[in-house]
Amino acid sequence: MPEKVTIADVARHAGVSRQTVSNVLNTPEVVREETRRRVLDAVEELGYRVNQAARQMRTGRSRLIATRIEPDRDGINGSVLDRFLHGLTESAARAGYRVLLYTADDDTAEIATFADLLGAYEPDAFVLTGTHHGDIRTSWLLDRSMPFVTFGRPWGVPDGTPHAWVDVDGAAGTAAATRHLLDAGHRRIGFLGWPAGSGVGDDRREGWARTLRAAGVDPAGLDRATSDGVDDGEAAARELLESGDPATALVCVSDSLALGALHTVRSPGAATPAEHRAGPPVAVIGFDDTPVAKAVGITSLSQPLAEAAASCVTLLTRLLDGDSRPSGSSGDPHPHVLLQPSLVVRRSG
Amino acid sequence: MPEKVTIADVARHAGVSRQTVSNVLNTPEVVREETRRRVLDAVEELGYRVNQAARQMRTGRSRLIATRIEPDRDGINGSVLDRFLHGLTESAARAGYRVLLYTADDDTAEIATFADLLGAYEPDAFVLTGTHHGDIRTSWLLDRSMPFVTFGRPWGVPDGTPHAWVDVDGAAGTAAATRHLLDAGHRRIGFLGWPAGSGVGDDRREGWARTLRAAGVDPAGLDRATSDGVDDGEAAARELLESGDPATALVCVSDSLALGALHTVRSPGAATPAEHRAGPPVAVIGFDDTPVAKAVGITSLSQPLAEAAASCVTLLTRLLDGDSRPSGSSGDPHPHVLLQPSLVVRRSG
DNA sequence: TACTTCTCTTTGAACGTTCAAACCCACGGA
DNA sequence: TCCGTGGGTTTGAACGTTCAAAGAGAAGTA
Repeated sequence: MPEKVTIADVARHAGVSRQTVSNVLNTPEVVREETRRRVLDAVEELGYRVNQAARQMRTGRSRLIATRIEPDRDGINGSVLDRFLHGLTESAARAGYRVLLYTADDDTAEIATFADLLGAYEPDAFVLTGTHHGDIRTSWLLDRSMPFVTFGRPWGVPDGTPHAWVDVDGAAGTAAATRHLLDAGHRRIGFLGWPAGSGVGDDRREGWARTLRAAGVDPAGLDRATSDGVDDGEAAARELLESGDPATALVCVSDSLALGALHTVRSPGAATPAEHRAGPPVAVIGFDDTPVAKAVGITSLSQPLAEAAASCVTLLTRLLDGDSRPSGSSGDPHPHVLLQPSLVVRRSG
Repeated sequence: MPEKVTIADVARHAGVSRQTVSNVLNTPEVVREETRRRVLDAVEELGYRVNQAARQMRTGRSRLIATRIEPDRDGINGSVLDRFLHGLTESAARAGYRVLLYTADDDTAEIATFADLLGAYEPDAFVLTGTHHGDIRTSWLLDRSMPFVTFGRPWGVPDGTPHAWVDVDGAAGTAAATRHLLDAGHRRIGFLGWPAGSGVGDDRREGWARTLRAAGVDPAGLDRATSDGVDDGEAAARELLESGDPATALVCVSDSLALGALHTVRSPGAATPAEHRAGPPVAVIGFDDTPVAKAVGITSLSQPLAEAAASCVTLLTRLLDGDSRPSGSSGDPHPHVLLQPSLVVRRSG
């Protein structure tokens, strides 16, 4: 049990009042140089640290940022959010905040957790991940004008910026991947994606389609939509590679699907018709640059996750420490950051 | 800004005093049935939630568990701690605790963070990961009799249980792997490990050596120690496979090394002398059952991470909610839990 | 001298909860 | 009738901090 040092101890030790100590720590400019030094020495000597709970009681600020930790579904894509979380913890610490974790199985459960946390721990802000069409979490928080930032843009909103967000430009990523394949001489470049309706998935598909069209290739018939499993990717890839006019390269919406595609490509079975197997191997590009992609040698798009996390914290501190005008005030759009992914080229493409 | 409901609001609404409301929530048995019901109705109706900061001020308990989130080094093994963290968050929530994150680059920095957190947020307990010989973090916490549990046993301590811990039996894991290979007819089973001195690494090596000896095979010369990189694993595996009397199977201390070993095994180059390449493929078994192992098809040892996390929380609540006798009291050893890993068999072995 | 201004510091109160002690009241026994 | 007992409830104080306002001096002005 560490001996508790309070602000009163420091005050007594430095021969000043409580409030002067508080001022030295919070608004040093109002304290005379010599007094300040004396107080700081006392702080140092006694090892004083401000008690958050007491401060929170008075100021209503907890210096806590709450965010969700997700169960890793297939274990491949989970690593993306974990890396983000690590960056978030580091950036938050630098800004004087700590990260509080919670779990929730779906949006409704997450909102219940919001209410729970707000009543009990009163986090200053939330960081949401995995935004999607008709996201009820953001509207709930907006209704209560709780500060928050999403990692993932608000999909399907006409305005575009109903709240602060940070995201990685998925379309630019798949566009870069497609361009890379075009440069390598490929023309029939397929796309393995998720079913339409997912903001992230549609965005990434669009980057591929746009780039193909710009190169004079009609993307029609060259894409397949499937759920995000390795086996699904394998099956969908087979379809594209066995069609009458088969694809010679595949851009995938995730590393899971890319891994599946690679199984199809590398399997010595009857996947690709004999007449095509003589040619160069089918190229495969994934998304997220997960450890699996690295291990297997899949070319993939790397998201700047540490940077994304840092941006989230920057936006948050601006929201929290900045002017406290009502966040719904018209005129200024909410700040947002769109980062660029980078292509990591490996054996697969 | 959610309207704040305080205990006084509930009291007024139910026509009782503050303290009675507090009693209903904390020690319901002292309140008359009818009063209790009335208060609970008021709580429900107003959506009251106890304010942690205020409670903490009075009781000194924050209901916060602090733990470290690590940067994923090579991205492969990182996933283990991430899965553990997820389980910890869930189990903690069930027990009424929240998880607070921090980062630290080394033990010294972590201790500094301990001091920081204890002064500011006053977490009720810490969960430490990655214990090792001469771990200064545990002694620091013990000196201050701060409650904590480690995931990883206290290595190199004569007593064995200077504090509560949870761990997975690595030696039993490698023993099972070795037995599995013996059953498959292998005799010359090599081990790819970390340099001696690492508790975890030595333990896992011991399980392999012990099992080989029990089967009448001398492990001498069959093991290699290297740092935990894929390339390191590849090189070390090559040594074992190119020796005069080459190994026909490899048990690896981690999936990173196993992946490296697999590269050597599968590479069609001059890795293995020609006379041996005709035989059955060299078997490889990893440790941790990471997503990479799954993706590549490496047989590996799976740690029950959710269970380990749950055990940590169980031990912690026992420490925190249980009797508060000085934890150093002699007589009763500290509680600990040793879980068994399970072998997940895949193509590689 | 007396009054104003300015800089720096101190004092009281409040945040929302729980502990410790006091209070109230019905009941049973002398 | 009076007192002790005990269940159920209330009251005052305290946790450690910061806000708002008041106070203490010194310096400047009339």
